[in-house]
Amino acid sequence: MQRARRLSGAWKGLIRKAMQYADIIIDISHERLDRSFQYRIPEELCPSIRIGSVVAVPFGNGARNRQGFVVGLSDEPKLPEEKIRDIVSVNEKKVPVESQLIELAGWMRQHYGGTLTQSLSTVLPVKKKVQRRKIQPREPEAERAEAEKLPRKSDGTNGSLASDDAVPPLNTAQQNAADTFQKDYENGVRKTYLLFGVTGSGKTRVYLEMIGAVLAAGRSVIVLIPEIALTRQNIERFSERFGDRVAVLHSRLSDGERYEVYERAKRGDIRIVLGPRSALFVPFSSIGLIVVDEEHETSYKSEQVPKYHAREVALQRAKMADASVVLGSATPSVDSLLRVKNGEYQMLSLPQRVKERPLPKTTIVDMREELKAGNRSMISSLLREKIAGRLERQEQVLLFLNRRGMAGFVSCRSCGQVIKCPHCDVSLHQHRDGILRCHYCGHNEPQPKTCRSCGSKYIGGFRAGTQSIENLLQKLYPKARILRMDADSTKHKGDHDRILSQFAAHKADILLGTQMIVKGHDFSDVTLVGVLAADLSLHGGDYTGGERTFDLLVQAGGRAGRGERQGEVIVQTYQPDHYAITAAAKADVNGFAERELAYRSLLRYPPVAHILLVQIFSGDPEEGQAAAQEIHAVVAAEKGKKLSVAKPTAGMIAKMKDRYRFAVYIKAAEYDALVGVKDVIEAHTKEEPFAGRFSRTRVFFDFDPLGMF
DNA sequence: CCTTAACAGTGT
DNA sequence: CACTGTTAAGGG
Repeated sequence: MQRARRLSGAWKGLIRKAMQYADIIIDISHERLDRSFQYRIPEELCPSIRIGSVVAVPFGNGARNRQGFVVGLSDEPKLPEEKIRDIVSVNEKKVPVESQLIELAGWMRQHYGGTLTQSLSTVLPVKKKVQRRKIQPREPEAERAEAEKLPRKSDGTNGSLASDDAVPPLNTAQQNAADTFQKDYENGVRKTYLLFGVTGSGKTRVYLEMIGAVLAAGRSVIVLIPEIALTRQNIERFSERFGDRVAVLHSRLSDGERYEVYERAKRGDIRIVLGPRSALFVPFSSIGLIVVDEEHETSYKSEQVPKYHAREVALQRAKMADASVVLGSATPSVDSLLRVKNGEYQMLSLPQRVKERPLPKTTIVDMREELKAGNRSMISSLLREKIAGRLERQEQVLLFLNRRGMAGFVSCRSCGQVIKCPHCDVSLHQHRDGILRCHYCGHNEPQPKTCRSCGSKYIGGFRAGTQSIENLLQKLYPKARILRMDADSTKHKGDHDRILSQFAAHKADILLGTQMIVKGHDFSDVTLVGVLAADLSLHGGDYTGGERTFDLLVQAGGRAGRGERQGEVIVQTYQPDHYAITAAAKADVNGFAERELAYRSLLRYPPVAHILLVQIFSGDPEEGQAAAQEIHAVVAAEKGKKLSVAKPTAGMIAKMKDRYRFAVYIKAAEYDALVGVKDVIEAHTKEEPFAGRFSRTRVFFDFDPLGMF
């Protein structure tokens, strides 16, 4: 295109003649508008219009022009000339997207459902406001939106947390991994590698070598990380090596900052982009490698439509760009392990910790025995003893409580009634200020003095969460300095970093927290890690409980003994024989994967088979139920295609934000069969009589869903 | 999403 | 018959 523009005379005329019309998707997210509309390209705009251009066009009877995306060009009018209107202008400031990204959006729309507009706005740099329906503006909604803006992290100084890996030469395993990649790459072989490296084995070091090779070949690199919070600690290693050719990209950048990065990436000033999910869509024209770090992390799955998995989309983008993919993890997903087994991925292993520190010793404590012995607290006698020992020796202790929510619900002691959100069918949570809040919609109300259903005044909260454990610890160890880190204590900007750096500076003896303290940080004085209730993640409500628990325990183990002294891990559980727990105690990834895959295979769960969750939301419970039944019938009629469909059920959360929720689960051996079913359902629900009969009902898709619906 | 035309109900 | 509110259809 760039070249074409420079051509003169005759050519210019030809091109102009060839491209008189543009197919445009209007930037309005609505099924009825999820198709292209043809517009005429005025002569003067011709040179700047190409696929991916962001344009302004008149639409419908509206007075103001609407934004649209050019998704195709043609020379034939598809309808009478007089009905075709002109493109008004091209927004040259908005980064025009390569056709490759449009194609990727098309792929995402096909694989994850939703509208093309939704996929386009995920892939394109244009930030789109998701406008709520114009029902009465509910106050909690606004409050929540504000709250979500707040945690714009300061990424404050945490130099003291920096890892102690210096810059030693590559060890043998690292060298082998890097060499294998490099040799393949230079021979034009593009594939997907699983870089399996135990915690502390120096995966990042290997990425750096691989990236160096790709840059040398003149191509660009995307590095995905699971969360924005981890950008700071990652970016340093990359900048150190590649200087200002590295940039970060994430959703909390301002429009201006993002635009800048996109422009520089297109010009080639930036060659490496690092960030979570959205970094995948940087408009590099020539990608050579996509790295997905901590590939097992569930945060790679988007919660919004299109509910894509960044690991899958990375593979697809790499395929379109003729690039390789490196997936890295200490606890690879069973999905990736299965693909290694099937020969789809090549495994590269880093079996040792860089400084050859031994892995920590893990002890499993059977909490049923504790109960028998009369200890009803959340801390076993062994753990109690071990903590005391560490305090004496002035070493540090990390304690995990892998649960969130649960704690703090309020119920009536006399009738047992739990106080629930009037909009969402979940229990309200008691906060410090005595206000009860809904986790999902932000609804809040003061705690009632008497039970609404029986009038009893014996009403109160259970606090089996981090706070009550903190109190218990304080009682057990009056002199200990305890830090607590959970959703509550990290609500304000900078809380996260402040707590971590305090602990890193050994200004506290015990750090008690939820999952969030497992990730990424090294504390050299920590010699004891306690997992208070390993079972909680085991029964998280979906089939990934075992995998989550295994990851969590192994990663937690990785936090112990990062310094000179040997680390120790105590795992408390009511199921000491569960394979996820016994395998984690030995950090036995292969053993775990074998058992887990057998289980998935038996019950036909991913990755062995695949699941499509059809989510049905309705303002009216009967209508929703009926719609769910009809969808079930439509799928059942497709039975020939090797799929199984379960009877419609109400969502685990039966009602949220005043919408009733229903689910239809469909399973199939082949992912593509599910994509086919999705198409059938989509077609059916968009057409009459369904659309008319169920006008208050909306249908969404979630492939291989995580968590509970 | 936004507008309009069609339609139904209400009021003079 | 004019006025107002609700709904369905269409947009290039």
